[in-house]
Amino acid sequence: MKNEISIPTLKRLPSYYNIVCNALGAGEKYISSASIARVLDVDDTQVRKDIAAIGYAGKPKVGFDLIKFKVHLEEYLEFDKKRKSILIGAGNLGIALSRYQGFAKYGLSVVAIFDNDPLKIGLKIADKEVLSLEKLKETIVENNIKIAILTIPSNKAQETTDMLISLGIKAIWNFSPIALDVPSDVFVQNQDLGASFTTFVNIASIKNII
Amino acid sequence: MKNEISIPTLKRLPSYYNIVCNALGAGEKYISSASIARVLDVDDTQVRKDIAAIGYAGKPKVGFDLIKFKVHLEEYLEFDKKRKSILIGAGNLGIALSRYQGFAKYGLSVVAIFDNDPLKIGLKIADKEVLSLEKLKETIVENNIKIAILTIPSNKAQETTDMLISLGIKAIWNFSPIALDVPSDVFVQNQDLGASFTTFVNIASIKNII
DNA sequence: TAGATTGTTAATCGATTAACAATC
DNA sequence: TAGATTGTTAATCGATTAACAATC
Repeated sequence: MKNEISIPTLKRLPSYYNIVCNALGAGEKYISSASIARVLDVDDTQVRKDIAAIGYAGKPKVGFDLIKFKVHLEEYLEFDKKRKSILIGAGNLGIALSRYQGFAKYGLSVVAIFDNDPLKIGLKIADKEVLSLEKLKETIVENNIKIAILTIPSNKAQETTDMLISLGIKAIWNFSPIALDVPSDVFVQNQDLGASFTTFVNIASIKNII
Repeated sequence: MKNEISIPTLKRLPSYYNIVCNALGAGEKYISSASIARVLDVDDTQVRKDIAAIGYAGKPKVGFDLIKFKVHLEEYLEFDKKRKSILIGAGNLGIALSRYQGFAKYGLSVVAIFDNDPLKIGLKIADKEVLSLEKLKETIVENNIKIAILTIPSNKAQETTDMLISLGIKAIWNFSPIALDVPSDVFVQNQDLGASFTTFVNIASIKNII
């Protein structure tokens, strides 16, 4: 069934999860689609459709049971499934992502950090040693890694990507501001923060806010 | 005219900009909508429509003049406009964002970093001293700041937001995984990286890739 | 029960894609 | 000129929203 969900719906699910966690933390038992919609500034019909799309049901007149809904979201999004990954590029952003504890609850587990700067190799970041790129192959193969997080400069991104793919990587979370050329059986999600900032200020500008 | 552009189009513009910069770096003079489309895996009609939407025109049979297109994008996206901002939360992510040089070309200028942890106050990050939140008011007022970057824990996010808004902040780039409650004349763009990771692995999973 | 809220079908809206004329 | 590529109208597609019946 999961392969029939729409991407826009999928992207809203983590927000629902955060709202559910907050409401539970505030001691509530049920939540209505209207109150979720109000927080996210979307239509309440859409909230109900999204929830229906992941196979969860509420109670007319009552709303959605927060505990059960939370568990359903965790199962649907597979938070309990360990997503072993490697991170390439021990720069400021790479270090920040490696250290961020908050990712663990979503299943993200960074098993190793790589860099080709001799000054960085050997450093300890979040209990993990920064490894030379020469260790890529054995790490990927031994741990059967399919996911890579790319936080390296643009000019190295494509060649590094080619290497990762040749070693079996199938999904790349790309923080470099460049479009990577990959075969159709590899998925890339771009996370260009400079682009996000540009969009941010321009939307604010369109709304005549800044 | 800018207020008539669609958000999906606006979000694609930074990608066009990156592609144009790369092509220029490779010594090319012109680029076709079809080649841009191929790189981004979108429809070439859409690329032409997007470019038309920002008021730029190509030459039939030739394509788009890279230098002129680059300048047009920079002007449209107002990269030359300094976007003075403050950053709240000198954690790993806040420090990484403060240090990242790449933002400058998009106009982002972090004029001050704030934290309420006495151990962090006084630290130097990217030539800027970490200030106590008590200095917020004078910094915002003196520099006429409208933009804030929020990299603090969720449990402090709403109260900090309320304070920022009371001091005149109008646009918030929110890295905390929480929906902020703000008045209608304030714009929030959420950048929850945990949510992004969840979406990333679930799309990869839908595509039967991992 | 009455009323509030869910669940779902139908209508709308807008983004994407197809078709093709315009043009250098 | 011929052909390639842009520019633009029309068609399609799918997401969002409206309306309302179902239900606890």
